[in-house]
Amino acid sequence: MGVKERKERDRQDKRELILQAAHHLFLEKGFDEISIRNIAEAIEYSPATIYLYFKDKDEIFFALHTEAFKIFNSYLGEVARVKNPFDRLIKLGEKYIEFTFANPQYYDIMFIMEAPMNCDENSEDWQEGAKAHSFLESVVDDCKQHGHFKGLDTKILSFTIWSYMHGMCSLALRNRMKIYLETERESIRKKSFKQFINLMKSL
Amino acid sequence: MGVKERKERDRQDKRELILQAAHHLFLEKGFDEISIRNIAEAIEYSPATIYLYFKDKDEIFFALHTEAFKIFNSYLGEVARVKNPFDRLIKLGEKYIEFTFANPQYYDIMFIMEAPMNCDENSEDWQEGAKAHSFLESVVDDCKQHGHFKGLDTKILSFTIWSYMHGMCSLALRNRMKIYLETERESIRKKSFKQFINLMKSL
DNA sequence: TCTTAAAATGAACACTGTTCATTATTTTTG
DNA sequence: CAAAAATAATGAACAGTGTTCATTTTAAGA
Repeated sequence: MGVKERKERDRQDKRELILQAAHHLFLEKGFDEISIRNIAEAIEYSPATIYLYFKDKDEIFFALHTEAFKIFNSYLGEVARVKNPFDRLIKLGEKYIEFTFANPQYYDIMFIMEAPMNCDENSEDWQEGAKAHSFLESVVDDCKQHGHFKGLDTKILSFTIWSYMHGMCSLALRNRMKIYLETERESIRKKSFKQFINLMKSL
Repeated sequence: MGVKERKERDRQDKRELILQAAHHLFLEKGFDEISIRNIAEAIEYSPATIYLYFKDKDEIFFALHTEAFKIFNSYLGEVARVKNPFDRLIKLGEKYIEFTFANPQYYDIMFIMEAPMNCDENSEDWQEGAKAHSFLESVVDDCKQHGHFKGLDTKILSFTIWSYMHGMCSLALRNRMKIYLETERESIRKKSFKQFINLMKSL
């Protein structure tokens, strides 16, 4: 009676196929090319078929969003190897920035877009996102254990740091640094980041 | 020969009419209701007519974006009245937050959406946005003159502050605080803000 | 082989932004 | 005032979008 199980496997495989097609389109041609019809064409199925495997487009975006987090987390491997906690925090920040500007599209689905968040939150695929976040908290906690951030709550400070990082990155990504001359934009970002690190160091 | 001038006035009036309709739809029904056809219907003109007054939809969004900044700037009046520079900075932050959560849609066009930024940057209507930003810089500068922020560059620190504020607000608006329990989300934000203020105070 | 259950689809619905040839209106000129 | 030129407005179309559903195709079990 392995039929039922095979069917379930086939179902998951097709889900994966759709997702891979979406991912490919996304990487090669960017966001606007991810339409249900485009995905359907890529896997040589009819558009309606997609709806047998995904509730709607947002659910596909949500799936892509967890893919993006996997890639993000792969950036963190290098960070984990840094021995000194505070240096590790700095490295984490640097890698965050590196990831952002190397994969602006991914950053978008992860932290800016509305679409993937319209999904049922019971979805267990929050794992990857949660992993990234708890990594930050653990680094901050390690810093505390090494005498930094006296009297500051780990959770709150982690959120504060994340907020700054996200703010800086998303303002740049979404072109809100137009108020500055084009030539100075990058330098402002970099100086601000250094300033923020020094600020953290003094705590 | 006042004909040419009247024509120009009529043109501006119609632009205004379109914008007002867009603004109304936006406020009453939200973002999704702003389609060219919806705007056209509201002012009882054909959709094609809109294109005689605006290059494309992004240009309408850009115009709405400056409207939003005007409202934002009206929030700053209260801030300017605070005598002590550092208290003024705090008030600015508080008003920023207040504005954000009272007008999430406006915040969106101002700082998150891509659409309005796809416009020719020669547009002189950057005024309102620039005003808000230079206000922040002036407050930071006043703080410096009162002994705060020793050795820190006004421009860079202003960007750092803005980054934090934007990060915190946009993570909340775009539902990225889902990793926290719903009951604690607001308190995390508030505590983080207080923490950030204390951080600034210690500089 | 026949029936039943599952999977895939074509066609449609109600939209979207945008363009352009055609029509209606207004202004200028003879 | 009437004809010509200039300006304004439009209907219709193009090429798309997400999504649904009755119908058909395919696969499984009796």
